[in-house]
Amino acid sequence: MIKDKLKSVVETAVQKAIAAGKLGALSALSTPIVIEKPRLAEHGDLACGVALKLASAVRSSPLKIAEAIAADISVPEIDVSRFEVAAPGFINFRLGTGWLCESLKEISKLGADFGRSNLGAGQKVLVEYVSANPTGDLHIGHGRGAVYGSCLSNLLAFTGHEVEQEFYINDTGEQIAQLGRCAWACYQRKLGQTVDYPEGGYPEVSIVQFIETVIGKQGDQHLNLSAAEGEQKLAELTKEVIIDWQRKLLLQLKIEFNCWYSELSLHERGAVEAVLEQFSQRGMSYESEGALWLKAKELGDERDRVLKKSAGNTTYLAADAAYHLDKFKRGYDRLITIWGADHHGQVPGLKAAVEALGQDPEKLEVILTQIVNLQRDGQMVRMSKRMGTVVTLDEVMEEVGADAVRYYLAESNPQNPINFDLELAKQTSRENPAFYIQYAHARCCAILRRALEPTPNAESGRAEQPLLSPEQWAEYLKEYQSNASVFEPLFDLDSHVFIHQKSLIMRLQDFCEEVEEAMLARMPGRLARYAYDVANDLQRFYESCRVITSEPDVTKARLGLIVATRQVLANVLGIIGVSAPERM
RNA sequence: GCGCCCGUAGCUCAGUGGAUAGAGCCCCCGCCUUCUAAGCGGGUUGUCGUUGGUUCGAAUCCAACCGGGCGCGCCA
Repeated sequence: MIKDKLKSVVETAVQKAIAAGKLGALSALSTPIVIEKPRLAEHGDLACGVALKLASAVRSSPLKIAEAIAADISVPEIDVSRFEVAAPGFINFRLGTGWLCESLKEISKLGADFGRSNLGAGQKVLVEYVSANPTGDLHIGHGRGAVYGSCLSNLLAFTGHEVEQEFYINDTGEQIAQLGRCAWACYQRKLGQTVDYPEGGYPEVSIVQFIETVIGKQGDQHLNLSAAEGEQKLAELTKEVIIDWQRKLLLQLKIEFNCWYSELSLHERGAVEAVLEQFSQRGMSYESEGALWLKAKELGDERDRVLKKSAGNTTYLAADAAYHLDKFKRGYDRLITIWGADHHGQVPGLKAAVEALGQDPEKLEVILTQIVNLQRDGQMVRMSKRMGTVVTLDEVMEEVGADAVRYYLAESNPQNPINFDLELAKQTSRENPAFYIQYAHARCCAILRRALEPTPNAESGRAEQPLLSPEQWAEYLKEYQSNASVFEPLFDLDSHVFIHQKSLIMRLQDFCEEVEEAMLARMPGRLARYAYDVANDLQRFYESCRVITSEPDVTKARLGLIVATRQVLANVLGIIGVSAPERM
């Protein structure tokens, strides 16, 4: 990559300058060399600010240092057409077309693997997310966690990690008992019985569709059960229906888990009791007021936490400790747990529990996602669970489509609350980035079709022969991958056109770096915005420059650029899980 | 009261210690004989919540304060 190359060029120059005693008392490079893209075009294509960072160590002005370094820089003209020192001490480089062509060749060669890295090679990561209770609908907040977790997983996989995705099902305990009471009542009512619906439970509107499914499958055969048996039976049946429904809904969002991990299974095989025993053996728990407590305060929590209540049942924390211990034992190098921000109070407790069990809490990364406000035309959509006016995730998907849901939920940073505008998400214009990016991909496809498929003549109406035969096209594709100079004719002498051509290619080349940065920052949303930038650069190129021209070499080179652009768009859309349509 | 997150253009938001803080929307002006105008170009818009500190350099790091959200249970 050109940045790496320039970095080592500058590094060599600095070493030379040091050896020649031009950098005062400095004996070794004290700061990493960073090559960055200047904001302003007049500052060149790439720049290095190392002289500014060295100023205090060298005890000289950044400008003089930059000049000393620049005097020792040597680069082939094919890489850099020129470079200069600018105040207050930057060294600015202008790229030659050779490197731009080299980038396009690289993209063509790597194809779907362009941008992939091995940063995470050998790292096994478990990403746990969604983990909604199987007691009703999913809402847009679950959707956010789901999309974020999925994008992050894709991104980790794309950067070489071995990724597994897991959904933790809270399929036991008080919320399931409550589901049982509501489901049993709803079941009886649907089958013509007059019974009261439990007060303060899950709203009937939110579970009735699942009860209908249960009745559809099993009819009224459970109607004669006692209340206790009925509640248990209906809890079991409804839970399964809901889990199945959640699975199908998430699948529509292109989210598929390697494992749906049952909390109940932890209890059934004694893992929760076992973990309590471990706390005790390690001297990390004690009894007080009839309950069993974790010494969480010793490990950074604000106070101790109850593991087992005086009533004899275990807390959520106890099961979570058992679950996370199981994760550690399964041998992952890193555990990522994604929770809604309303659970942030539990993070120190979980970390303490993990540490108390002798595991490294540093390996456990808890990422919190903030709330999603639903809007319509800029107006807040008011929701109340009690009033039954909650807009569910499936309703949003129904209205705006899975791609728009994914894009908007993927685009933001998880720690920021977001406004999701239903009307905006449906728009088919530039205002809607999801649409705009897909449109750019479709436009690339349209140009390629134009060159490769017969098109009807505007005047005669007869189909004209395509510009290129399949054989010629196959030959072109081979050349794109093997010969960088095939791209050289694409550039225009007119600097207004050239700027757009260069911007697009440099943007495509940026993908690798964007991927790595997004992964390290755990912000897949950056790639969504990057995709928008690619789309924008493509549009500008398209407006200023024709791809299919009367000159075969130029056409060949520009078709190569379109293929590369389409490829990068497809790769980035793949990570954020938005489809890349060929026509719109 | 304590803890976590947030505060950047009229609105929605980017901005990982570097050059003159950016994009979209909104508003105004241009542009369709030409590969998708579902578009493009140009113009206007700022006490980066406030005050201090660190630094050659701060929207970015530190401290205090102000404003908003969330959490502080033997609930899940």
